[in-house]
Amino acid sequence: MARTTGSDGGRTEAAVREAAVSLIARQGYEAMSMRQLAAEVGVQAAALYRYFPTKEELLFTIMREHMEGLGEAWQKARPAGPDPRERLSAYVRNHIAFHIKRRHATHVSNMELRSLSPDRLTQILRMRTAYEKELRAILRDGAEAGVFSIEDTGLTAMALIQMMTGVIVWFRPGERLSVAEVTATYLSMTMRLVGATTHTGEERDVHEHAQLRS
Amino acid sequence: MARTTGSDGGRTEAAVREAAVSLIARQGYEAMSMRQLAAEVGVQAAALYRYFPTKEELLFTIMREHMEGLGEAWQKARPAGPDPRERLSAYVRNHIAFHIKRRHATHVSNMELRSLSPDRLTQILRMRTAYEKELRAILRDGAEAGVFSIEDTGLTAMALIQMMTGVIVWFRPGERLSVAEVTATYLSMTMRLVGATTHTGEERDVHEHAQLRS
DNA sequence: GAATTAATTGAACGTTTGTTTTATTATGGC
DNA sequence: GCCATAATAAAACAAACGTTCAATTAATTC
Repeated sequence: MARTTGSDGGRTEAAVREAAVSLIARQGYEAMSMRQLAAEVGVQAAALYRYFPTKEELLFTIMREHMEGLGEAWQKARPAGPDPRERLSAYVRNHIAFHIKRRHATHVSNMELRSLSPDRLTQILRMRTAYEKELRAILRDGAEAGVFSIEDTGLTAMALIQMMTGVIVWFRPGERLSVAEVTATYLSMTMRLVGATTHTGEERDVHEHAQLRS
Repeated sequence: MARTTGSDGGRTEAAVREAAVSLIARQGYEAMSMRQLAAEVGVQAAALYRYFPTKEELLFTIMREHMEGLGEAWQKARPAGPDPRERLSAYVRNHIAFHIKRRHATHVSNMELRSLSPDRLTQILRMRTAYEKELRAILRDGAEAGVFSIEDTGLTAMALIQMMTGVIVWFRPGERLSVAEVTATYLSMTMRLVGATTHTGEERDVHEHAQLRS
């Protein structure tokens, strides 16, 4: 009927966040009811409104923090040097690692954009654009330096991001491939796709790799 | 209060289908109400149930016909010859053309799978798997023939499909690039990604293209 | 032109939705 | 041990949901 023994605002809010990410990722934002979310947390629906004023605000919070996390992860992973190949390599590694680790939140951030109000949508898209801009800059620098061979920077950036983010659709930890194997293969596919020169040689050629699997 | 002048079952059903594809693509299946759909068609909600017994059956019909259409389009576009490069090229061309032409239906088929009942989901996934299997076969044949250089066939197939299907996320007809330009660029990115040998030469090398845009 | 069938309306059904309000209890500081 | 406040329950709200039903009219058949 009222406050329960051992209740703690901080813990409850964290539990709500986690449960919401999982539920929205699996069923979709519209399909998840506040009562269902509350039940998952082990609380009454009304209690949720102590932490999030509306359902949409909850969705927005999840998305904003995911995008912020992605940006911060890249800031930490970004190499100091100017070599476009190293920078691209770091970008791919970071992107795949982050998206596999935060699979559910990524799903939410990519699939539920249409449930945001226009101004909140704009905020999230702005963050996404800033992140993608980093990749375009790397591709442009590499093309100008002659280490990449790229027809259209914007189009290549989109293709790479779709390809890398797509990992979360089929990748399941503990199945056929490890994160390291997937990352290695995606890295070599990326380097070929942008026509990267090898580090040592002078001629433009593809990265050659042993045929590991068929 | 009853049948309206000029009403025709065939026309109404088609109108419902089209309006549903557009509405679901823009707002999502759960967010679209039957009343809203009916209003878009210019009819009362009850009239919809003459053509589709439930909301989910409507969704399933849209998805099934989209997947059937994709399969049929590929059967028509598939080349007779055995050359893996030609077959891959045809696959890419067909995939991009079909997905750009049926952008909304593709969106629905990719995003609303979780709203299907388990057995309907299985049916759709079976169709999708069959279509993707064709790509894997091309890649495997190419790798065995030595015209492609591929680390992992399954992983490469998924990467390519994610990359190509991603076109519908950002492509808008009449903007910077034409369908032909986009297709050409994606074709060359694909050929590099699989390490395709050039048609004429003997050496393994990347397709070289003039730098059209930055 | 009567009989039949096809197409649709309008009203209603019971549920469920997001959210608000009010009351009640546990906790932490003094 | 009291007091303020943080955390929750329980009940209620109006609105919207998918769907059903009976009535009604247009088109078709003969």
